Amino acid sequence: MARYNARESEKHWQAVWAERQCFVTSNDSTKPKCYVLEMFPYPSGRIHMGHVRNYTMGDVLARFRRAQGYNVLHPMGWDAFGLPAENAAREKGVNPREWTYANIAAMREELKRMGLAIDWSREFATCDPDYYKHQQRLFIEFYKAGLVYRAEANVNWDPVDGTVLANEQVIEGKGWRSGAPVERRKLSQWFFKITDYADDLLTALDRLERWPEKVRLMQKNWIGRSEGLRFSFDLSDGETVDVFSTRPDTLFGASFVALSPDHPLAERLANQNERLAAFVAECRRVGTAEEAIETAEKEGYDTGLTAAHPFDPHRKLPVYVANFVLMAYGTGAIFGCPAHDQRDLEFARKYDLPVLPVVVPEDAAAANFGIGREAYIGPGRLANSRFLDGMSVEAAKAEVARRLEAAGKGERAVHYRLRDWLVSRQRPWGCPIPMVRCVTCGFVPVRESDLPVLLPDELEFRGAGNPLDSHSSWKHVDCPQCGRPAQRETDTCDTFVDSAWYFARFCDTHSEGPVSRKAVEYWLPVDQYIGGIEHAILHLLYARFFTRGLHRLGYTNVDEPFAGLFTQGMVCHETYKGQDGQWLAVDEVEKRGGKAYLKGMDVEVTVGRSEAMSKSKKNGIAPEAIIDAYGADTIRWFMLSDTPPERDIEWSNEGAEGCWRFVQRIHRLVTETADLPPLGSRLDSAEGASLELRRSAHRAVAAVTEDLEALRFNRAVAQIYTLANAINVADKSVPGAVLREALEILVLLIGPMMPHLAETCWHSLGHEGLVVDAPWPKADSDLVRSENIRIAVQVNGKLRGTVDLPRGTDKESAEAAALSLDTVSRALDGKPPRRVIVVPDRIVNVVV
RNA sequence: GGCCCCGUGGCGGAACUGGUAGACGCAACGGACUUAAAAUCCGUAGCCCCGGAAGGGGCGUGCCCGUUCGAGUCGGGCCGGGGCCACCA
Repeated sequence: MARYNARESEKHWQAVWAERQCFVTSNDSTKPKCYVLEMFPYPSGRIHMGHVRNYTMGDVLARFRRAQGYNVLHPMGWDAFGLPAENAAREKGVNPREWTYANIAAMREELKRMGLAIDWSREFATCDPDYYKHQQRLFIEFYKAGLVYRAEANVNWDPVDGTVLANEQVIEGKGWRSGAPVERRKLSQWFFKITDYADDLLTALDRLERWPEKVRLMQKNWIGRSEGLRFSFDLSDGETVDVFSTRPDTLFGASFVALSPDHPLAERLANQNERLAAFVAECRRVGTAEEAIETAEKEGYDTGLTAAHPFDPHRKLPVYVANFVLMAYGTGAIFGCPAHDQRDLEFARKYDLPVLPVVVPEDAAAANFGIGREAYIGPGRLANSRFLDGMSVEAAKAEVARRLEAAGKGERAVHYRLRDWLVSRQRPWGCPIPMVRCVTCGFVPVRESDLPVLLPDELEFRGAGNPLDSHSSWKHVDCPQCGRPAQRETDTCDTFVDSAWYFARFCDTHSEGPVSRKAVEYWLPVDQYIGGIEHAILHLLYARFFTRGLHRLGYTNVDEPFAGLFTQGMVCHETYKGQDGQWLAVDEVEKRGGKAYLKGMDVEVTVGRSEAMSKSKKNGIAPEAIIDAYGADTIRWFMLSDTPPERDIEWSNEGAEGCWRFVQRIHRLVTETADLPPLGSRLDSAEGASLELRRSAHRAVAAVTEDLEALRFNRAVAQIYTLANAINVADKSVPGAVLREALEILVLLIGPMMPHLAETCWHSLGHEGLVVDAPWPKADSDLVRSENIRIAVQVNGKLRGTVDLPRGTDKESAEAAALSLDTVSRALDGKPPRRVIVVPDRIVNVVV
């Protein structure tokens, strides 16, 4: 019999599925719905192993749900705006649009070769005018609803990518794409008012039960809620300054007030004081880079002003401008209580300010409780604090708040770390922000009838700056309000805006409006979203915000876009470095006798640790090459095998070979089994080997179903191997009908994972229809539960043997059976058992 | 610095709410088939000790302690690895 020809088979079945439109999904169905979505790719031009893993998992789930009788939506699109297209344009002189669409065409073919059960009729790219015109409309609607505003702010400027970035896109002080240290610039930019939903985005996390705990925690920390008191100090110059504190209980321990260098008062003072101006400039220069923060010493500049203590106006606190106070958090000003805050302590030690403990641990006497190098932040009783003395921290917080509120000097407040989402990008390959700047009218939205604001066909990438800005005609338009000459906004949207609502567009890609209310009511939320953990905050937070915005505008009835989230691990491989310290590609290296050498040479190569496949480390394996060699089913099976899906997986050629052998083995098992009875033959009551085979098959159905429901693909794979091992074609005692049942179950179970092989085998078993149309098999519960159970017998907790007993054997009989074992009596050594623990159907433990 | 996660054979990993640790796969080894190789099939395999063998015994889930008839699983303390955030008042 011929070996399985994956290339031909896969091509054939892909054509059959396409021709019969198997995966085109209707929005009108009586079946229960299931929306399965994987994070859509950036069209770089090539799929990589990460895509293969991600899309395989989603595809298995989509096919599995489909077989279970769901109406499944499983679409695909392209996150197509972004800098790589601009870089290609600059380097190769191509048009970014043409480059992008060519990449999409190439990647679509590669994805199709994977045999994904995708409804390609819903495909779109975010750079399609038909998509971004809706986004422009949404931008204007968000603007009118008060969810978009323009403001001047200190923003993160990425000097390499030549654009500003949102807070979420600055990782360790560096731009998320370029890795360049970001600079601070004061610019006027567009913001989405995500902070409107700070509280809701936080509290709703608790209800996202099918999200990984880790992601919820990361979002929680990012939103960063803190409760405290905002109150004001009267200054010696007659002004006041607002501060925020989560520890108002420590107010009597205050020894200074500190302003952020960016605080308006600090800036005003700096205007009249050169040395202060120099200090402020120095603080800004050092910036927020990680190393800078770690090593930066607390520095301050004494403004000469003093602040009156709110409860003791005679007590005057010096007012500093300090480098460690952030304008972006709270009010940009603090009171310093060195005894109970480490930063304040360091600052106080440096400038020789008083350190007065006001919270004393329960077990220490107030008189001899001192502060050394460590601030005390634990619980205790208030001391040195007049009317607060003796109170707990919590009671003192409440009392301070009560008194300051009563005096009209302050109020309880909640602050968030989360900042509004800065979406302006000074880049040409993005969705144009549909606003016009008019000298008389200010910023005015583009009229709806003038949408979309299309990008110009040609863009000049010479020189610095945004080509949309330097374009000869593009930005010149008349003001939509007064008709006088005006200028377009030349900034485009952050590409994370594009991906913040694409899942809603998939529900109905022909909708006249941005999204169809009816379609999203049917499909949203996404039942299972799958993607990388790297979007734990960025994309997933933006999408949650955007969905709330859509809800406010009446487009949806849900707040949460993704009911279930799964974050898959990365695909890793060893790294190699040559003697010059440069990275070497995997195909430049060969292994001989446990060592790595340059291919065909005697030059040894350094083997580095296994890391996520990446271009820069050259440790990637091209999926194309693997599909060429073994076919899509093999690479899919590899991605599902062995490693739990949330963990990083190590690519290995041996593993891939093993998968390929299994593909062949299944094919042999099915096609080389002669004289099976016809379809639908009756199964007579089985016993012996054939009963065991029936049991194995039905147990596999039960186990694989359970594992796929829980996305435990690696366990499902192991169950399938176990079933394949149990099928012994040569055993003539097993009737053909039993063998047929086992083989059919095997084929149906591999269906979602190795769909092409399954179709070939299904056909070979005599079926006219397709596996994709066959219902998921049902396990016979009588066959899943066995009559006899092997029970462990222990003496003093140590295993001494096993007994096979009928299910449900009573304690007495189980005990008797256990005690009759030779190994048990030997272990007892003539001593009578003191106690016998019997857990029915589980274990017998004899205690002496 | 704060918060969180993870330590099981040579490797990836399995073990339901405490109940036979190592399923399944990879790699390895022995054998069969073959002129040979590939492919395939059968078999072995946590570690150590006793025995010619059949077999028997001990130790084992990072380390220590505890709870329990019984701990990979629960609690406490260490050690090691990883992640996220990071001067957040």
